[in-house]
Order: sequence, then structure tokens, then C-alpha cells
Amino acid sequence: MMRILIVEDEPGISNFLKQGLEEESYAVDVAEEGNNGLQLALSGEYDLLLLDWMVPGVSGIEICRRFRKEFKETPVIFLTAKDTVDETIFGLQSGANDFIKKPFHFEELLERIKVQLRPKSGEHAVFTLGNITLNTVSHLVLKDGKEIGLTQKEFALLEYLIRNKGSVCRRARIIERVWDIHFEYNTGVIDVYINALRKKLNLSEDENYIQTVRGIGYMAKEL
Amino acid sequence: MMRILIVEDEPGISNFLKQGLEEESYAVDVAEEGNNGLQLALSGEYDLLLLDWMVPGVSGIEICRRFRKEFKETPVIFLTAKDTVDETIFGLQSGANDFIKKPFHFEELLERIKVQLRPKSGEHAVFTLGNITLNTVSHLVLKDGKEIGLTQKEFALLEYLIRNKGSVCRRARIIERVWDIHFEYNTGVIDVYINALRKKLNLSEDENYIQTVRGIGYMAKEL
DNA sequence: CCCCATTTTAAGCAAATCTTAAGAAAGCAC
DNA sequence: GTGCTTTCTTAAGATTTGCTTAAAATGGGG
Repeated sequence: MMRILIVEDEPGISNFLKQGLEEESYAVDVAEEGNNGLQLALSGEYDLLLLDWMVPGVSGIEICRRFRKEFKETPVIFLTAKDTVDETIFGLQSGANDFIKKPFHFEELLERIKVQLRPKSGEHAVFTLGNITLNTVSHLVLKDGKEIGLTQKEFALLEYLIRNKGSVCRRARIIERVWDIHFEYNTGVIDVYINALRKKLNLSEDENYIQTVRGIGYMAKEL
Repeated sequence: MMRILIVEDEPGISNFLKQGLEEESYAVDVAEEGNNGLQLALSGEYDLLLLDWMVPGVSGIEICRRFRKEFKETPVIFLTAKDTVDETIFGLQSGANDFIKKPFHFEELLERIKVQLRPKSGEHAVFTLGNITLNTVSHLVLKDGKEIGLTQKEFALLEYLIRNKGSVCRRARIIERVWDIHFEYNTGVIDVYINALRKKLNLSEDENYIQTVRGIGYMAKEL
């Protein structure tokens, strides 16, 4: 699941964007103010930043600059009413990846977001775990070359586990990352999905690729 | 286990926070008054301070300032009804890491606490003790490169010992830090776990990495 | 509006872990 | 060596956590 942070002080715009992007199954957080926005951005939770040029508190440009120092690869897109060449250059120098001028069509923004989030050549789009192959672009999972039909959530869970192959994934983290649920870990939903994955992947005894780590969570692991 | 000290004179607020944070599995202590709060803060037991701006006795700002002299890295968050710029700057100059205005949503506070407690890049995630490796991120323990399956408590105990490698760890301290039990040291539970650790790590005679310090406690030690 | 696939909740059962307790062994002072 | 204290080891009961299944909610498409 891709996570987007919007820093935008006009609730009209931010709500519109949040709803639209959530319908496209992104996880969206909104900060209405610069200090809060910067802090959230630096938390490292996000895969893309949508910054308003001018927000109360720390400005979008400043957020972008400070963010760039920490996260060199995460894309930043500016939303701006300004379109003079000077300011644009200034913004790009601050490390932004793209600009979009208000007012804009939602489709155009979405397209640009997709461009930024498209895995760059050289980046992994295909992950493997033993004889299992997971392709994040075609959204296909194969085991021994045979297609396994997974639902959205099942795919997201498997993707999260495989991306973190070799590390124990804590339940709280899984719930946050795959379900976008925060502050409520007493649900048994992870277990049900792990169960479904193991069943659909038809893991035999000697194919213990999805291991449970009692008291902590689960781990995808090569054998 | 992360330990939080709340200094807040309104029992309504402090109880609400204590309960909520404990449900998130933080260890929480409350001081209702400044002098007591300062004393507890300076004890060095805590990983984060939640200070009310105004409390009877020593003020929150004063606690923060005095605390900063001793503990440069431990985060401090203020709870405050005040939000004028002057006071905010004053608070930040006193060394606070963040502010949150009353009234606030518990989720927001929790989010900010998590941001502050997130291990900063560059901090140690991997600790070693002889041929033993403990990774706090992947939650794995290796001996001679081979994975050792530890339970939660076993892992926590080993982590505590290794983090304090070379220092004797008193039983009372271990019970407080690993089990969060205070004022009750007559339990034999540490011995049982030390035993389990030595067994699982399969420590031979010349690998006495976890030493008994008779009458005091235990010590992890390079040989 | 209904149907169907997906997601979530709930509950009983199984298994691993945690804690307690008690006897054995080891360390220490005399 | 004797007697006392501390630590080690084991095992059993209590508790927690995970597995599995079925049923209930949810949500999108016809």
C-alpha cells in the first residue's frame, strides 16, 4: 500500500484529494500546517509528498528541502497557484520532483502521482520467496510458475512480508502498513489472512516460507 | 519496553493518558506535582517525558530545562493549553521536542510519541557479544551465524544484558527493565530465564559470556 | 436492490510461553 | 567440614497467543 502525505491548509482541497486518492487505494494523511507536516514527513512513513506551496508555519519549500536531506529518493510534488519561472526553478532546486498548478484536474494529478510512484528502472518490481514470485506491476503471484489468485489484502500482506524478507514483521506494523489501522492491534484479522495465504500458496511442511514468530509477528524467510 | 513519565496535576487527564498508553504497551508513571516529577525525571528511568505546561511546584518548563542538562537525547513533549507564539518559542528553547495543545485527540498524541521514539538513523540496531549477534530490527539472534529462536522475554533479557555489556546488571534493575515489576524482587524468574538463555545459546565452558555476579546479578561480558 | 466476492469478527481449541515452586547444587564464612 | 545463603535446574500449572472455522458485515457490479 502506497502512503501519501498531503500538506495543505485549505480543507476543501485536502478533503477532496484525500477522498479521491483513498478511492484509488492510497493511504492518505493530511497535515493542515507546516510544522506538523514537516514532522510527519520526517517520520519516514510516506512514499510520496503532496505539498502546498504556502502553508501556515513551515513553508512547503522548507519542508521539501528538509525532507530531501533525510529521504533522497521519495518523490515530492508541489501544488501551487504560482507559476512564474523563477519560483518554479526555486521549487525544483529545493528538490521537488514535479509541479502541478491549481486549479488542476484530479486525473492529471493522479497521473503524475502514478508516474512518480512507478518503480524506476533498476528498482525491484519482482520479488521472490523460494519458489514464489510476486510482481508488483502486473500484480501477479506465481508459485512454481503457476498463477495463484490472491485477493487485494492477501496480495498486500504477502508483498509486505516479502519486501521485508528475513526480518520479523511485528503485528502492529503489519496492521499499520497493510490495513492502515493505527492504535488497535487486538484484532485477529492478520491471523486469518496468514492462514489464507498459507492455504492458497499450498505451503507444504518443508516450504515454511511464512513463519510465525510467537508473541511478535510473522516473517517471510528463505529456507 | 518504552517508559514514559507523565507530569500532570489533573487526575482526569493523567489517568486517561496512563490507561491509553498502557494499552499501547508503554510503561507509564505519573507525577502530579513538579518536585516529584523532576526527581523522577532525573532518575534516568524514562525514554520520554510528557509534561504539563503548568503544574504545582516546579513548572514543566523548569523540569524540561533541568532534565535537558542531564539527558540530552531523551525526547520531551509538552501538553499545553497555551498556544501563543511567544510561549511556544520559549518552550522550544527550554529543550522540548514537541508540543501538543489541549484539547487533543489521543491518536495525535500517540502519533507524536511514536515519532519521537522511533529509532533515529545511525542508532545501533545490531549488538554483539562474542560470537553472538542480536538485531533489534529484524528481531533475530545469531550465534556463529546460526539463528537462535528466542521467546519475547528471552530476547528482551538478552537485549538488556548486551546493551549493558561490561556492566553488572542488578537483579532489581533487570526485573524493572525487562519485566516492569517494581518493588518485588523475591521472584526467581530471572534465574529461570538466564538458565534458558544459556541453554539455548548453548554456551560452552569457555564461552562464559553471561556471567553470574553472586549477590548482585548478572553481566554480559566479552572474554 | 440483490447477488456475490471479499473482508472482518467471533469463538472454541491447540500450543507455546510465562511463572511459580521446590529440591539440588554451588559458593562462602567460620 | 558444617551451616547458611544464593543460584541452578526441573517440572507442573496458569496464562497468553495463534490456528481454524464459520458466520456476519461490507461493498461493488449487474
